[in-house]
Amino acid sequence: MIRITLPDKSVKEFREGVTGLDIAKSISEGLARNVLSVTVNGEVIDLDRPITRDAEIKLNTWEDNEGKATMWHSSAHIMAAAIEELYPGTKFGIGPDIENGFYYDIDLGDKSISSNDFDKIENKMLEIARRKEQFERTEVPKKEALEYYTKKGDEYKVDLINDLEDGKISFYRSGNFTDLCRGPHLIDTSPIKAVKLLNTAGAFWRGDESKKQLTRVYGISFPKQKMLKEHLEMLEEAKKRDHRKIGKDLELFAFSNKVGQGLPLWLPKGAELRENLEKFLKKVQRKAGYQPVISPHIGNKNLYITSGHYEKYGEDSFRPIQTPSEGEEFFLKPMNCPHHCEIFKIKQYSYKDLPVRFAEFGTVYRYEQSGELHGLTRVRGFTQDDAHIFCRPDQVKEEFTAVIDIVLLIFKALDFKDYSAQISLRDPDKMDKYIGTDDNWDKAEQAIIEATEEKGLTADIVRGEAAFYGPKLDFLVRDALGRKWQLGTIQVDYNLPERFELEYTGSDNQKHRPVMIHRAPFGSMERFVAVMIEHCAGNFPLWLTPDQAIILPISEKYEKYAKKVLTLLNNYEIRTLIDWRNEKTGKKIRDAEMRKIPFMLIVGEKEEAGDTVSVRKHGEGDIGTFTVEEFVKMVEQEVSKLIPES
RNA sequence: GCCGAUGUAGCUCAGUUGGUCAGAGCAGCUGAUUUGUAAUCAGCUGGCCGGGGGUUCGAAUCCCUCCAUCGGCUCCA
Repeated sequence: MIRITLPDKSVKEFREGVTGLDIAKSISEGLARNVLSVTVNGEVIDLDRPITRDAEIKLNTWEDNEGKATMWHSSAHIMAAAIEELYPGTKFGIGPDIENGFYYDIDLGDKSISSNDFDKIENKMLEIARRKEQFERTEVPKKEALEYYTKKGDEYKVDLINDLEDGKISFYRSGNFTDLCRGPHLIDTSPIKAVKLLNTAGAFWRGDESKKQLTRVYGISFPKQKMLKEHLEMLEEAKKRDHRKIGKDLELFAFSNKVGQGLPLWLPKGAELRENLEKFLKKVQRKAGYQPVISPHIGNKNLYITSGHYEKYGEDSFRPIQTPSEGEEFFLKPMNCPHHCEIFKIKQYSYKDLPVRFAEFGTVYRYEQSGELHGLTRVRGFTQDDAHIFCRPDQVKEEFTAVIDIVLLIFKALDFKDYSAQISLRDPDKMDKYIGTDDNWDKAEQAIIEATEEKGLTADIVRGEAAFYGPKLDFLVRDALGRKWQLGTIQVDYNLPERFELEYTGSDNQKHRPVMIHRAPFGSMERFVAVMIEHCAGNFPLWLTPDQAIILPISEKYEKYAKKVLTLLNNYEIRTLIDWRNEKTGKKIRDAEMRKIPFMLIVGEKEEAGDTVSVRKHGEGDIGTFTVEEFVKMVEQEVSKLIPES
């Protein structure tokens, strides 16, 4: 007998070789019907695989991520099976489950698949699901596995098997379809009741641009038809929050082909919003001891040769600008740091002067690949809320933690709760990618890890994601469609001070090298605003929103009074406008609601007589009549409540 | 950059297999109305159907090619 510990810590005894399904049956018929896979000592396995030792287990249903993953992984196999039936000769790459569904990378030879073919494939998949085909696991020696796929002519699978250790190669077969696969899978195909293919995309084999591009087909599946419907509705809802749509509706920003792709145009409302954010951060930074600096939009090529950016990105940048007579070359500024290094070099610093913190909303230009451009989140011209801290080595950790504080303050002020932090370190396998000495890298990586730990911040450590000149701590936030974007970033840099030969005089009267910290709490204004829009669906906090109030006169008779109210509110710096149109009040309210303006002030005969305004709050409705002074106080109170102490 | 899709008035979209197919709603303009908490009525102006080639008696519709957008891949100082 073996002892099985369930998640509630209860222990049951079973005969050796019991399966997950047996255990589920012993608990309840319902569970046995719904269970999809079983986690045994942390490893997810098939329900029909025997358990031979004492174990902690968890039975995974649709409610568990592991259960969903199992169903989606099996769905990927079914999709491959369907494609193999419909498009004989297709070669298969990899087909994993992902966060929301699954995909399979396939090579169709000279054929292609588009969304028009989805119906056909979906129907075939459902047909296979209904056949209730068993997933059968077999383990074979490496040699045999290689022979199978070599004979089949599937070079991708051969490639995969070559990287696997002998003795650990398993296959799964369902119906006529056999696939190299680690598993686990469903018992059979029948739990899959609804499938939907979502899109296709090109995907380079093994993520390598130099290798062949396969067709990736994305899909999702569910145990109930209703769930699919709900999922699709959810996707529709998410699309409504898309910053590109809201940005257009609310006239925040736009793009023009005549200006150029990836070059955002900030419209008056968007510029107001952005300026409010900038004002907020400037205030925070002033308190934190930052000094504003301003540098030009272009810089001499030599500047970037010194910084190392030229070597790394010179060929992938916008072409240099040349002076007409001398032919001297200038680049559009892709980074602010070299400029700030030169600012640091203007004067001599004592160890007592450090840290020195230079801040600039610096607009930079980078040639991003055309396929990468995306609304405001990925553009070719953007403004970083950049700053560089030059400090002594013994100040690094303290400065780093102070920056973390600023980032967290901003997230709090904007009610960003759902963010994650990531520490990016060198890739130990590609050390030649980086500039700078190993010793400096080690020190920098250590400083980041320690500062993060001391702030009690949980951060994933990812190797290989560091910038070429130093490691970093990034803050990531998801957009409406679940895509992750990097916002704030803090980077320790021992390299640029070397390259620019930055110095300060120590207490020993010797020259010492400062350490640089690059930091941008918003990251870029463009991306930050994009993510903000999606977070609040365009309903910005009162202190940020471009228009805080709109006056709606009942008719043209009250124009004079409306103007009087406007003047009063403007004096109190409440951003207010008037809807002058000759429309009915209902229409004006509807339009103001759709423009997401927080307060609508209705003025008519009653209000004029009593020097009041009738206040309607966006999304809530009529909240009563107030004197203008009372309204001002209410707004001021709400604004001060929303901006945290900095 | 690569794979696939899309591109019709300022916006959102109709336009059957190429033959009055250049349309609708909203917005805008003009007029009437003087309006009380999510759309007042009427009239009018908007488009070389993304650009350029081609096939055809005839192209928004078919083909080629650029450009842009969308979904991914790769990249992201």
